[in-house]
Amino acid sequence: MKVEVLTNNEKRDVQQKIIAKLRDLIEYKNLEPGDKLPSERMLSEKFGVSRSNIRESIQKLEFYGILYSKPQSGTFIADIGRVAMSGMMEDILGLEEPDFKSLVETRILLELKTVRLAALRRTDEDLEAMRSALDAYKSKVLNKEDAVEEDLLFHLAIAKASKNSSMNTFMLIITPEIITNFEKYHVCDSNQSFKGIQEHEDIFQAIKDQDPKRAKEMMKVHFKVLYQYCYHSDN
Amino acid sequence: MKVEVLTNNEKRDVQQKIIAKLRDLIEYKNLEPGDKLPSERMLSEKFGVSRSNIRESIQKLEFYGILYSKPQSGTFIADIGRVAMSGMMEDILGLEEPDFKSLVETRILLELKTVRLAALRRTDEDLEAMRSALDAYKSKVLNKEDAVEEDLLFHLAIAKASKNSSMNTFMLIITPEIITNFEKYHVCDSNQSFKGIQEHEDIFQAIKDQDPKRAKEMMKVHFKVLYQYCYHSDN
DNA sequence: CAAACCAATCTGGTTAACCAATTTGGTCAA
DNA sequence: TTGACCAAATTGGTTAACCAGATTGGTTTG
Repeated sequence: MKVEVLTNNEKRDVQQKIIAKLRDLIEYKNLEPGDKLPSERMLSEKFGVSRSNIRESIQKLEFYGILYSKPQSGTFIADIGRVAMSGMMEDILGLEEPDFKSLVETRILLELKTVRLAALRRTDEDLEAMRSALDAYKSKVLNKEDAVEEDLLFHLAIAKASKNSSMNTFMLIITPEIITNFEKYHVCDSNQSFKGIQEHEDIFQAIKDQDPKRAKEMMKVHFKVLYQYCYHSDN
Repeated sequence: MKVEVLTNNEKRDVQQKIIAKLRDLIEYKNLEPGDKLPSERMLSEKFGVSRSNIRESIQKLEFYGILYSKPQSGTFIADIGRVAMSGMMEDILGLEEPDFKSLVETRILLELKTVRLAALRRTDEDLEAMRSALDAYKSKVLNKEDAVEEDLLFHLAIAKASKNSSMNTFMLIITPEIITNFEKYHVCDSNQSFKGIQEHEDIFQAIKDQDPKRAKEMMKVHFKVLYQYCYHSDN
């Protein structure tokens, strides 16, 4: 068979088409939760694509909790009904890459919450981790070196201390893109970093004192420059 | 070579070990952003695992934005520094499956924001989509049928109208687990559903009127029963 | 007649072979 | 000396072959 090399975009297109076809198939065959999908081989033949493509698409839908695979058995519809599944697939197909504004908006939302939770739930170990991340950040800034990474690690330490696994994961997901865009748009200049030290210290102290209200307030101050990128009204 | 079939847990273990080894390798070789990783073949030999395992681990790290692959060229360290990368890998290794409380906490956080944004940014098309989702929900409830899916689709329509791709994606990610747990713990009983109709109508009306404050307030009312699962103080 | 058993078949997962684009090191001409 | 050029080796991506566990339908046995 002819082997083709696809660009990332073409690959995404193929996957979207397969997902759409799977949705149509499920609709057409009236497959319900627990029902078995046709085998990967059969699907690859039916859709005229390679089995790898089918497998990747199935894995994506597994990630979103719509399907699940049992080894040596088959791939099944998850325990959500047909209506929800069809709607979710539609949404997944309509998803687009997040723009910078979305990222910042989401980051602010997440961090104003994680910092409160961290103040409520932090252990002594969490405190130590934050302290050392903060110290690393300080020494970099005082040496006038770039400290974007250390900045970020401090914020991730807070997310970890929030004891909320979902938010922690989501923070990890958006973080690299935030960094990339920060560097691209030069969001952080050096005198900003000096101010950042005191702001970080304030946040740390509030978490240490287990004062969620102040922790959130300090985080808000820290994010003030970001608000210009994302007009944001207080809740 | 001997072929082994692994359980999902064992598979996750293998991946974690590979990621840990990759972190050690990057540390040891002092690889910096833009540097090339050894080839997949070499890594698979070095770590004593199959190339597929290596590929999956690399793809996971690509998902988190730590690595990127160029076809016919190699896999490279992304444009985040060594410190950040090492810290992020540590966090990824430490991630655990989110519990129900985390999910609910995150859902409430996300939805109180998406509903505000939807009120500010919704188009007429968004409004139509929400309307039809809401009607589907109503007719199910009035027929005394289970309407968890339709409920959910209404909320996803709101997320879509928020025009924030990140939050939309995150809502999609947590939704199936929320459903599963709802059904497991019987969070929604039937008389709850009747009350839900009016609450949904209120939310819809507020979004239609482009009144973000009321939209958020109505959503809060809607989530009142959820608060018992997740002691949640107002911000 | 029902339950236990068994072998053929089907399945997702795994490994190996293959492909074409990209690098790369060296060669040759200007 | 330098720049263009080319062929061989390397690479991630793709396809095909293979594996062992699960399913299934028929057969046998109590």
